[in-house]
Amino acid sequence: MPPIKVKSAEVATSPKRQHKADARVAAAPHAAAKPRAQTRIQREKQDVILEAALDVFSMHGFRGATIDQIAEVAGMSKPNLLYYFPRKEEIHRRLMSALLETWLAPLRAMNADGDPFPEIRSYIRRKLEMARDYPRESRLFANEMLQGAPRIIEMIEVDLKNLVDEKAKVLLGWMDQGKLARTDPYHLIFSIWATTQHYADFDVQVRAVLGPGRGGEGRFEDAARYLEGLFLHGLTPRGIGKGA
Amino acid sequence: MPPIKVKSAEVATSPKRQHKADARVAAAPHAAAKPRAQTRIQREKQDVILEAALDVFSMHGFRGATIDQIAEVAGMSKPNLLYYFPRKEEIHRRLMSALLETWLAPLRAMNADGDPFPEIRSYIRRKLEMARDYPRESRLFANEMLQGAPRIIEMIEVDLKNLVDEKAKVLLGWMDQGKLARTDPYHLIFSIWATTQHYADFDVQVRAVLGPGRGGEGRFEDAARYLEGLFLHGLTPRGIGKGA
DNA sequence: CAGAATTTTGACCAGTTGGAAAAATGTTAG
DNA sequence: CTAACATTTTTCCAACTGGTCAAAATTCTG
Repeated sequence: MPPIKVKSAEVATSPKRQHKADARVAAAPHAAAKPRAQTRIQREKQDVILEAALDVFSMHGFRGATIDQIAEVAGMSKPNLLYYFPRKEEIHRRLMSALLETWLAPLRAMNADGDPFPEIRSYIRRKLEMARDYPRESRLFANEMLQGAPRIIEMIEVDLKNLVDEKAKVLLGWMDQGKLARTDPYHLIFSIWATTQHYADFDVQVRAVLGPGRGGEGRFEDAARYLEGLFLHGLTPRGIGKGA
Repeated sequence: MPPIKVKSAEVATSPKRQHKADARVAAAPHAAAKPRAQTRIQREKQDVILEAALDVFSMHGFRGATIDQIAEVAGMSKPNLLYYFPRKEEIHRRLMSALLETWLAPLRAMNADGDPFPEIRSYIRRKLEMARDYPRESRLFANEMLQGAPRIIEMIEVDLKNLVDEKAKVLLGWMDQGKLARTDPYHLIFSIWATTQHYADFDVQVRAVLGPGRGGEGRFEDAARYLEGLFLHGLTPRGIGKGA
């Protein structure tokens, strides 16, 4: 844990009078002075900025994204943007921490008391919906991974790992009960992540390969149907008279 | 998993002569049709540069990568590098076109005259080996996809689409013969891409989640075993002890 | 409405970026 | 050996980068 940058608003008594807003904007653990609630404008502008930043970071990664570009998409000047988020890293950090919560929710929802197939099927559906409805978030995450996850490695190693360990046990439990094929629970989870996120991260490719005919909105329905069949029975043909 | 060994530098090596030096020669007064073959140094340095560029581009994407950084990794000065590749784009283009060839080879190798399961199984293995042995190439590709594939969209829409269309027909043929579960051949191919490339593109995550114990080299073996089971039978339990 | 606080702007800065030019240094064929 | 070519280094540049700052404009609040 290197003594990295200065955390915003960590010291109550700033020696120099900062006209920056970060002292009240950032979530301080226990600000000594008066935190002074956020104004309406602060909330709105921060949302606009984060929205724009999501666009840019998810396409170009952290280094490839520029503050100017984010500011332009957000419809404001660079110094104005920097008034709300004094550092580029800060914007990215906010996006990432918000993302991780949303991202893990579907796996968290997998219920040990349920039956494996409804649970897994529902998990796949949820992940697929997220790929459809939040493709930028998926790409933001993918971009971070491709770079070696420098800014979220800790959360991956702790929070994510713990969650997956827990759910792997659930899966193993189902396998012990003979309700689920005995296989590697970790790689099972990986395969669900991979197959669903693919439709967000490689969207261009999916569209291009499916062509104008089948590359429309229906592709997510098709994907859901296919994946259900794959995870349920694999590719082995089963008698005639297929069930609906 | 049988190891396949090819020097990674060779992946990006394709015969092309169009750089500054040659341009000068071609622009000379007596420029007939004498492109003047590449020298030993040219070949070597270009390989070194492409190798370094693969490192940098695959981590940071096109915009996030800098010529300075590539030059540093390649162990030469920036102007020296620019002597061999006069533009940043040129390096990237060379990497991408070389990559696409290698990338599609495994799918090309899927033989219509074979039986579906050995063919598919072998395709999965090959793709998994590529994820293991050429993770940077995989990430380079993923990075380009995340950005909307601006520099290779044509190749995707033409070459890749044609290849997939062709192989989709092969899969449909197998399904008609009852040798393969009737399902969507396009999404079938997507799922193989997704599950295998995941181990290169999300390597950090895979390692972190598996932990120090199972995150070692063995993870590719485990993945191969798991994926085989998944694509063959899905997750439905078979055999003894099926009681609920 | 006045005064205080907040928000926005424009000018600016030092470091980095992709790249050009040319001089200096190798290498090699005749 | 030497001229012709190939390679490398040095110097330079304009545009862009993340970020600062003070002043101006605007929005609260009593």
